[in-house]
Amino acid sequence: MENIRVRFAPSPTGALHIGGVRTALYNYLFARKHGGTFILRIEDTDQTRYIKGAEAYIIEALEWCGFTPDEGPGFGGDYGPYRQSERKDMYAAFAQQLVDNGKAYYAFDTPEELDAIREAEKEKGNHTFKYDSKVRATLNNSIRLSANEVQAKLDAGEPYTIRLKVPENEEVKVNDLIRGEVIFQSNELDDKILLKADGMPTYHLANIVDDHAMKISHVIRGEEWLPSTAHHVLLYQAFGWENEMPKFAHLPLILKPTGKGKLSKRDGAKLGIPVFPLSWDGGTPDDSFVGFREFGFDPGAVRNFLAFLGWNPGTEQEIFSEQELIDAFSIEKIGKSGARFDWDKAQWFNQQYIIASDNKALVPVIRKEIQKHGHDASDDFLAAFAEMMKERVTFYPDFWENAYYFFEPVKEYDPKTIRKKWKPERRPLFEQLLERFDALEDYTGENVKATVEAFMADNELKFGDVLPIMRVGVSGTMKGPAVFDMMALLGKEEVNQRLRKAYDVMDEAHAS
RNA sequence: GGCCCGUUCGUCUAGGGGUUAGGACGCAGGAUUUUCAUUCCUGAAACACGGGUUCGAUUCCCGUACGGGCUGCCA
Repeated sequence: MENIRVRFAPSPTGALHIGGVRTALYNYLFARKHGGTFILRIEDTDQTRYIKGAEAYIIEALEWCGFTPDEGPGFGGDYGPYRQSERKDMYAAFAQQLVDNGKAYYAFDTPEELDAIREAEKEKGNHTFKYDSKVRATLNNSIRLSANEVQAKLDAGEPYTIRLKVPENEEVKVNDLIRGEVIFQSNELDDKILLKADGMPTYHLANIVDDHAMKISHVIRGEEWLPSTAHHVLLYQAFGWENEMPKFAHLPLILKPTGKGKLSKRDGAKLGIPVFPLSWDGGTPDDSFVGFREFGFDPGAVRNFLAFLGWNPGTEQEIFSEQELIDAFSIEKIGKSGARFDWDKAQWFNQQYIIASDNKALVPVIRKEIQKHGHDASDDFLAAFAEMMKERVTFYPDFWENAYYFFEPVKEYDPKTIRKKWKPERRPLFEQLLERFDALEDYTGENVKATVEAFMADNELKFGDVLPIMRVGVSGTMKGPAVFDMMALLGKEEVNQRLRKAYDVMDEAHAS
């Protein structure tokens, strides 16, 4: 294959949606797979929608996911600048070139005038007004106006846009790597604005100019762009670049978990699940969201989950490392239909990633979680803790939520267990057990177990009589790791102290 | 409304003219585990509908329905 150069080209208008992250992922995987270049280009041509901080968010999100651009703002590269606002001047020149060639024209219609026409058409019960070859000769533009009139307007500084003059009666063929050949009738296409009155290009112009200038080989983007790709093809032809036109691949959309339509930020809020990679604070409750990162996801799990939303390797393997994803990825395997965002599956992926994590790797993430609650512990303690708990959590915060008692006193004792398992008359026996523990020199899980077994044999008790007491006494709950391991990690002094207190609590519970 | 794209278990999907239509998540049951979780086993669960083409269509073609996208001086 030729030099593979792909770009991810988001608009800094807010938090990067998870669908955008998937688009970035596919671009990234494709580039890596073919030894190509992954480029980040910021499409900030709409100053009215520009949001400060959005670009930084996008970059942080990409890096968290592991998709560091090879070229882009702040990443270097020979085809910069990579922010469209910084490329403003070149777009006007290209638009002008099209006007000079007769491929585009000046249009002096104001937004208000156009709105009025749309409104009038609507009242007449007609379909939406389209600025196209059928009507352009009747509008306020250089098609209808004489050269002198146009020049006069230009000289007078009247604001204008430049529109693409879509040819009549042509078939425009788009070859899509995922959908095959898609044919549009040029008569159905409107004369898209290329250059806005403020001198900024629209997406359509900037996109083509930049993709060409940056030698983009493949455009991998969301399906919402498929209809306008016809215009883009026309633009490549108008510039005489048709032989250097990139190949297109339009990705299926990510749909809502339930109900109709594509996934939106509202879905996250409604269901209490993240739909953004990172948390975002837009200043208002309506524009603030939790991210996958803050929710406690492993970025590898997010990557893996996203990769499978619309793509499948064709094998039965589901868990893929980044390298495996790169090796297995191919555009041909991308599906055609929209994929529903599956929260259950996302959770499963995360759980699998945590289980497969190295205990040492988990130490810093667990430390972060318990520090949120004002605690800390040694690396060794945390590694042992990780080993016991990693099969019992779904998200990172669960390490605290499900096992806080490793770090602070038990808050609540499971009443059901107390009721069923605690026999006040056995209190002396259980006191005696504490003495046996005290006598233990090497307080390991095995030794604790042997001690308990001996205790049971001597007193004709069964596991079911003793272990629930130990478990609830130490952790307060009937859920958790193997008791003996837990006890060994906590240590003799701590355990005995906890048990003594628990005996009192349980006696009290029975008394009342 | 117009244009474009799509449609296999509830969900993500594999498959492809003749298959017991496969896997995963979730769900149900069971085994292991003193608990919980993990793990393992089993089960229920799908080719949208109607016409063609064909000896034979879930698979190819057309239509319908349904879903989705676009239809901005937004991207």
